[in-house]
Amino acid sequence: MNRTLKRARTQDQKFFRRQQILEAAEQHFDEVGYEAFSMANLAKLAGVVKGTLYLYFKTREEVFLTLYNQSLSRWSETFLGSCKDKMSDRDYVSTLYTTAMADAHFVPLLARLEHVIEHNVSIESLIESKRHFISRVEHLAGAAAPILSLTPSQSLEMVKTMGVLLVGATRTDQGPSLQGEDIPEDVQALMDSFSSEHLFIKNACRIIQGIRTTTG
Amino acid sequence: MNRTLKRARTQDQKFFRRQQILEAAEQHFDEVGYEAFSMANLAKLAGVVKGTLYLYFKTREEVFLTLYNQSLSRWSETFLGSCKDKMSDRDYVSTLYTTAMADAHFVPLLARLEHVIEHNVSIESLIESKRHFISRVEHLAGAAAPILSLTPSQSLEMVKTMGVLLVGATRTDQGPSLQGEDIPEDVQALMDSFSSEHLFIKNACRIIQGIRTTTG
DNA sequence: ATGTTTAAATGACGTGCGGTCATTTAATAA
DNA sequence: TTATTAAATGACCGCACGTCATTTAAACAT
Repeated sequence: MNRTLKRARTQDQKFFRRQQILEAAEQHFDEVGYEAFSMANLAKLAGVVKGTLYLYFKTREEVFLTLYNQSLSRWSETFLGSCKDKMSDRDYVSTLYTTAMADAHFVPLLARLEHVIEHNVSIESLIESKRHFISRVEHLAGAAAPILSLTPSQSLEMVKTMGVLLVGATRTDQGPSLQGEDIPEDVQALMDSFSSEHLFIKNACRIIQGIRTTTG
Repeated sequence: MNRTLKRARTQDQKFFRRQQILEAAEQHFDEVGYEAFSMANLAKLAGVVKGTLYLYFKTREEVFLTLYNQSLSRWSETFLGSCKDKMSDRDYVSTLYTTAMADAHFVPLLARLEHVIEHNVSIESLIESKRHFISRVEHLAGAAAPILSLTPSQSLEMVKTMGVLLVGATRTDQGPSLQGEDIPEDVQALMDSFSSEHLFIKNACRIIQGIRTTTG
């Protein structure tokens, strides 16, 4: 944190302070995850007092929504940077999965977006977030069409569907850790059979195949 | 609630009181949903005091886990009761979707199972719930195999995958209501394009097709 | 250089949550 | 009728999010 900045007066300074809070929020999220994330601890980490946070974010969930928007941008850039001109369906979805899982914030926030986050943000922020989402989806779809030999509308449907599948498939990864607990064989076998990677890649390929054989 | 029962001494009476609490919990959940569900209000509805709840459930999430287990049983019975001897893929997944959405508790609780609920229950309850889940999945898979002309292992994979897809596809339904808000056209169009019914049915069919053409 | 104005920052505070536990008391056993 | 048991109670704890009257740093006017 910048010690010399005691008070933000100009728009630039306010933007800087907001970024300072967001950086602390990322760190706090890394350290404790979604459930244990608290505004009091965020304030300490950011070097401000709790009330100050509410000058820059209306609610706790507006912080999360901002982190989500950032992580969506970050991941989509990383993903597109990892794509080749031509890829097999399998390579494409595998790259998508790997880059998504590599981002510490993207999937956990995406998974809670509609259930929790969107329920406590202003409509303005919600609309802004949806618009941002649209632009990323269109960007991803535009890039995917030539890679996978899909029509534009097929590609758009594909990208939307990948999001749905990603959330569903990564659910099991979000359960409690169970490290050191002794889990009965049958239960352990069940959980192993829900490997998110396998679930996602296999079904993503099936869906792309299905989309490709559709007049879209 | 039974006014004559002041104190539950026998196991039967304790079971009855537990049921009484669970019925109030269902009602409370119907009325306010997941986020606004509170133990204090549950106690009032159940006609007991808050501390009493914790004689029957270790945590708030153990109440939710129990409601989830109940809703899984209830839905799977309803669903199987709606199935015919032979069905097209489309009819099968459409029936699955309709019956799942008709249950007010099943999808909302399923969506929060790993993210929230499982993080604050005892391991015993967790294992019990997983075992219950296994038995329902196997039951559903056994019933589906002849209906859809799948091998047993194909059918098992199909049922597991339907759960994943159901959670992903119904995400959009869990967002804030936005009744009466004026949403810009582009954002409204985006949300309309994520119709959970369309998403689920279309992709479920694609996945079943994919599974069927796999040696499994 | 000094006084005035502005709004960023503060932190004590309100409300409500999940969860605990010493105490009360209804039902059973002696 | 009395002693025992444990179900039920409700006051209490710590902590969360979010508010707002007050303080004060910085820009502006004189």
